[in-house]
Amino acid sequence: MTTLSDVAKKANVSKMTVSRVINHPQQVTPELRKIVEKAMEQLNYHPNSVASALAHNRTNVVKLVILEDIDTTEPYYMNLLFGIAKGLSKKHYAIQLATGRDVGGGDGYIITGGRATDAEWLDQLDKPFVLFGENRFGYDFIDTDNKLGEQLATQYALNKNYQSIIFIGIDEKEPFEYSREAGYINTLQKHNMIPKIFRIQNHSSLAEKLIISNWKKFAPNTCFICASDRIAVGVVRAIQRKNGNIPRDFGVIGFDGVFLDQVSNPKLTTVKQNLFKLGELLAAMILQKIKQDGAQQGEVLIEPELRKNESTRN
Amino acid sequence: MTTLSDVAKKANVSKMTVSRVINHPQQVTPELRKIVEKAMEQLNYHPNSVASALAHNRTNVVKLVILEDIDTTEPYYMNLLFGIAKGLSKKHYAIQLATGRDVGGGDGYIITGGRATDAEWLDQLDKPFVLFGENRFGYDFIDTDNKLGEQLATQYALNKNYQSIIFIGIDEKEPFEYSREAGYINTLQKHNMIPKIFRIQNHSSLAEKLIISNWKKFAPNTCFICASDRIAVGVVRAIQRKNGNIPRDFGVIGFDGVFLDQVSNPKLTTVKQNLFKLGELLAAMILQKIKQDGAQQGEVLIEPELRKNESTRN
DNA sequence: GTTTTATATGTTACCGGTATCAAAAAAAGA
DNA sequence: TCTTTTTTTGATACCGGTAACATATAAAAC
Repeated sequence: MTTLSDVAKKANVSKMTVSRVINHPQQVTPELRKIVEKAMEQLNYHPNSVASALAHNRTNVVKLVILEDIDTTEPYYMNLLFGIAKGLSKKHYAIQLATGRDVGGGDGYIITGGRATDAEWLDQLDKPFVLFGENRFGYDFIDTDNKLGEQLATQYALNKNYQSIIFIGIDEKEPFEYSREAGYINTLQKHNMIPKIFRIQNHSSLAEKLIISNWKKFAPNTCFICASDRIAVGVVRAIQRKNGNIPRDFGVIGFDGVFLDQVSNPKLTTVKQNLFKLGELLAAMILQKIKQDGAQQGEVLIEPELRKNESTRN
Repeated sequence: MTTLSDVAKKANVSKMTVSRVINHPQQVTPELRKIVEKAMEQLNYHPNSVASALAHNRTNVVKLVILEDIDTTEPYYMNLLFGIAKGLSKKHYAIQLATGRDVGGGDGYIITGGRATDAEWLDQLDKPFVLFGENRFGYDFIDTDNKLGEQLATQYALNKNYQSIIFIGIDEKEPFEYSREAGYINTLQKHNMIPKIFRIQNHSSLAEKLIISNWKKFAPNTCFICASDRIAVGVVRAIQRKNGNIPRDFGVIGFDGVFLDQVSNPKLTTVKQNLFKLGELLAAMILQKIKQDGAQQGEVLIEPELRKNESTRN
């Protein structure tokens, strides 16, 4: 491996000048810079990030802390993780995973699955962190625009002329759920329709049961806006068991667009979160925050995309 | 942060002695060792792995290289990844992900989704690597015991008195598939039954089509041994559409036991891979190989578990 | 009891960068 | 032209460990 010193020798300058060309180019005269850059090029120099990390008292590691139960959310995280990984490795950072609250090590944290009850734990963390997922405590976060997502879904159901539009939510008192419901409610009210919301835990079998046991309440020409693809899959199964026609008499729209929507039959119309991009942004945000010694980064909402498929008309 | 020097000072020894207590304890007399250990304890000393990495010309990073298309395998990897992450962080290693063949950086690679055609690429890698997944080229690997898995599945179907036992495989000429088929074939032949194998790409909708278009060939009292849960899900849907009774007249057994088996209805009987454990072992193996400067590590097969559920009798 | 050998600990230099300050060169002001 | 100020570059020490060699001490051999 070629080192700073090798480059310095080749360019007839000191190590510091080379280091400056890399990290503070404006502090070096253009002529010297050229020479040094050529030397780097010729020697195919790549900085040793470990040495740099040591000098900066860093680890070059970001911890991904997953607070919620992983079994219930598995496929969801892959794309997020890939995005994070990509974003981090651009800056020569690597990931460590933590599933519990026992963190330590690493230069900062990306935290997912945080609930309102985690606030006090978050407050006592001594490293910078950013959250994946809305929160109302002022912590920096990035999330899908949940409200917009369900607005798109609800509006689409209206456009497709479903008469009755029902929301099947996740039974959790968390911002993401409130936002999704708000998107649904707002859109209906804009059309002077009355919202109708059911809430269950996020399992397909519970959704299936719910729909079946309330089947008589659902006349044909109904569209179900579901707060997750899991729920949507359950709803689809229930409708099929009751011999309802999808998408003619019943529409189903999911939320997430991760894996399940494709495995389902009919394939789900769903609000697709761009989790890869979210991951990249999370990585960028935590790196920025580390560099800026913990400075506030704010909140970012990413537009989801309504992915039209076989579980709605047309 | 307390450093080696702090501990050394407190214990009235040199840095090297402290370093030895940590890395080569047998080179230090028990009395001194005690003193140093007490000092470390009192100062709550934790070695700085970055400094160590620099001294060893290491990065303390292992790359996870995923060669296959991630979209088709998503949920599958989460547990593997968690296992790997856990195994690595025990030794203060972190992960970087790579999805293509353009690797570089890191002390070694864990490679998944490798196919026979990747052999030449693997041969030109200049860092130690281990594979997740059987191969016949002599590369170190860890995998589920695929053959045993389908032996268990087939035997279970026999025990449940299904008369006809059919294998729906994945249409790939790869060792994992051959092993799964071998497990099925062996078990049937032991009972003087004739194997019957279909092969398709690993998609639920293709499985569904396959079963439906061959429906008349399948008399009641048939069990389908599927090479993946994806396929199993498609088979289940097909049977349901044909109004076949699961599990009374038709049994379905999947393979993987990751996520899909639980989301399905009925929940799938499946051969569950212990991917978390596989991941931990992969981590341990690559770390060992790095430490031993690339020495051969051999092959490891992990016993899967037949998870009995609603898609088979009883 | 002296020499040889083995064992235990310390000294030094180095891994590959970076911050800090000092020195030199260039630009500005008198 | 000679200071004074500003900009550019270099020398040094340090980040926190470790390997290799040197030295001191204890055990073994003669």
